[in-house]
Amino acid sequence: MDKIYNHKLYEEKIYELWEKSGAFIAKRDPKKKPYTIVLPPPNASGRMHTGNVLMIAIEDLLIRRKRMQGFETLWIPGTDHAGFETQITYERELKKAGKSRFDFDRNTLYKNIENFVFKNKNLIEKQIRNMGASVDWTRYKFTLDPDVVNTVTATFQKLHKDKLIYRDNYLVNFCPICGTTFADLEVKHKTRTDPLYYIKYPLKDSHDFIVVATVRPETMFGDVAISVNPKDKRYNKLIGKTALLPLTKREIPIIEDFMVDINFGTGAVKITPGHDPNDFQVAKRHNLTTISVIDINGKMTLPSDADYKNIDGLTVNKAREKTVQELKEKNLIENIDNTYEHSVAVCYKGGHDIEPTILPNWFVKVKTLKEPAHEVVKKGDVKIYPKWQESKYHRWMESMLDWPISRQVVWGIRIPAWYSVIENENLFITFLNKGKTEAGDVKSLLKKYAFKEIEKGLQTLIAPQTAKYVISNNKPGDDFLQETDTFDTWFSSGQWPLVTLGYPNSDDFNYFYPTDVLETAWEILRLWVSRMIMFGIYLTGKPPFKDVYLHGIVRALDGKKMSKSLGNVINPEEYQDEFGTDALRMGLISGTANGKDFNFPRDKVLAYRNFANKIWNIARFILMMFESKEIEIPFFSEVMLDKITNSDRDILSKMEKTITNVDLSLNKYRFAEAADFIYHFIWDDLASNFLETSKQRSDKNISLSVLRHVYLTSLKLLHPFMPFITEAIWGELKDLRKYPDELLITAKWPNKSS
RNA sequence: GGUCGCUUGGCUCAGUUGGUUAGAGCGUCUCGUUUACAUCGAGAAGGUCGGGGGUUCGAAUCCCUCAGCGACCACCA
Repeated sequence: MDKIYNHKLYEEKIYELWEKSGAFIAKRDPKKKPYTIVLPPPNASGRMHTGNVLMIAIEDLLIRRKRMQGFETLWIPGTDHAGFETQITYERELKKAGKSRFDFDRNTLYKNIENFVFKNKNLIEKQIRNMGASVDWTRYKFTLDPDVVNTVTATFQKLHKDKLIYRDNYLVNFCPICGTTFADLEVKHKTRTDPLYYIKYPLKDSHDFIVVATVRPETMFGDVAISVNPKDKRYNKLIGKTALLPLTKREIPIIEDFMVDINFGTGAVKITPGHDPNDFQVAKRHNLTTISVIDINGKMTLPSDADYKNIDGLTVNKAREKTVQELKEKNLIENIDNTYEHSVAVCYKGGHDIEPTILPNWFVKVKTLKEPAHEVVKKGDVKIYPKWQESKYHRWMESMLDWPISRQVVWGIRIPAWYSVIENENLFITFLNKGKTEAGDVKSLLKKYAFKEIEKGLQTLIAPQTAKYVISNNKPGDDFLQETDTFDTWFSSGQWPLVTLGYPNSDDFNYFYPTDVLETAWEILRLWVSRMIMFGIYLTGKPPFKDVYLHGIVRALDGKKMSKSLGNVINPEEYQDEFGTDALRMGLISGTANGKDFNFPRDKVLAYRNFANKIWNIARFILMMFESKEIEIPFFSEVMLDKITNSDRDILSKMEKTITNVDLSLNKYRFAEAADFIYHFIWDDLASNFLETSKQRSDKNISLSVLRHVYLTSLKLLHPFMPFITEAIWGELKDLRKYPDELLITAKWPNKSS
């Protein structure tokens, strides 16, 4: 053995050894109790980040301990297609090549992204191996595997049959730059200072004006009313009157609605239901129509009653300038407040402004799904650790609204809905024709092009809310086009514990479902965990797991959230390379004491690298002692207990105490605490104390037997935390063990009496 | 605005149901190469546990209050 533990000489070989031994592969032994974890799938085309490392470290710890305790353990690995994120990454590549997604038809684009992902996919798989994850690779799943797609679309059909799916026009959070909608949860808010325009709207049959304040004058072409608060005395007499919408020939009513804040602006609000969520609600309450003036490319589309057609087709920002300019010329701007600070909705990925847009959307009715899912956590059938995170779940369950599940992204599971072009003449279609995108309603397109051409070059399809559709996995007739939207990624990953186990009917499913623990970052409790519980109960009657353990987010060294723009992102591989996988894993585990967010624990990684070297050198010492002795050292089980000294008794009782403490802590998911117990037992009690005093002892046959016993037991305790080095030492001490061929990974977990 | 959390030695943090001189890692200082390990050993300095008040025989731990920080959610045109 070298003087210093060199992780690079061992890690790869040891992982191979484990894999070859078959220790990772679950057998479905009816005599054993199963213990199952499904790995939250990392992005297939991404790379390992610190959060992934922490996740793997914790789950591997849980699995390895249970394996040693004699459970039939199954840990299923997988990767996620990460629809939106991957498509954005791919489009960035396209941009470098001077292309964009509009240069491809949908099917070709999908194929290209697929190739791109498959080319990169082995990186993350390799990194999962490098982490030492004892996952069952024979059961590996990718979120777009054919059987996964089948199950997900079957669930959609079942929901549809159960009348839990509907389509509706809906004001969605649309990002014109990303080209897709975002769920409310995916929208962030940024404070910003923007000019607040006070615009005069003339009153009909009067020389008076009513003044409204807005930061978005360009949306005024979509105004359908002006609203004031019913309690606002200033405007009482105007309610029911009519205003003339400037720059158009439109007359709009002045209505009352409690949503209006009397103290903001002038107390009068323009109502633009096509482009503002609040106004959308107001319009619903007052049965007002909705006028959309911005299309999904973020360009203006003015209604026919608008003057100033030169604004038509402009981008939003250009249109705003022009509109203000026109209003100024007409002397309809009373004031501009340039100090107005407000928060704007931006998409969580690119930080682009969200353009609230009316689009027909697929929805899941959530009420009947969420109620039992709420119940199982309330009753404790599903327990959330740490406990204080639980209230987040309840609040979400109480406030969850119907779930819009369609996304305008190609890379994902395509919604299995089909529209007949004969029955739906007003399908809006874009398709690629000889390298150029053609757009229009299908009826007029069919006059110029054959159906086959349109079908082949199809890029996107927008079916009106009232469109007739058929839900089917296969094309239901010659004149049908398939929905081009895909499912929200959480719709499919919400079924992950089911699809990975071969739901609805497989030996694995019958044996391993429900799983035991779902371990993930608290960030996705609502996005993911809640959906899994909903689907699990809906499809099987049982929640998909018993415990939920939520770990904190690993922040950068400066205490801030890691972000590319701050340049503080930590690449775990650098630490893995320098200090070893064990030290990295152990450092992260001991950094996450109670599920709170924490800074990347650089010092702890260093400390555990030192610790690794410590236990390595204890092994060297033991080996040296055994080699220098001619006498036979009995195994501890054969040592006469009346021959042992107080020093022996002391270390043995401390060891038992440590085993108890570690078990108690781990049962409560208190990993850092458990790690601390082992660390101090090995370093202080065993190495500094017992080992040092044993150097002076003459009864080497006893002292060495105890030392060997306590040390090997310590290795077992430590193995789930630091699997590589413990297995490496276990191998080096082959000749000192009773069963030299035994691997540590499948050795028996210590209990107090052994 | 709502919710949750945080404030403990120079730094990063532990402290489970309140109970003897408040712990760790890193850092600092002094000394040290004897049968493993300088990624080490021996020793040391350093905290009125954010401020104030209360409950209690006893509070870092429970309650109230003030101040500061952070995260999430909601959101006014």
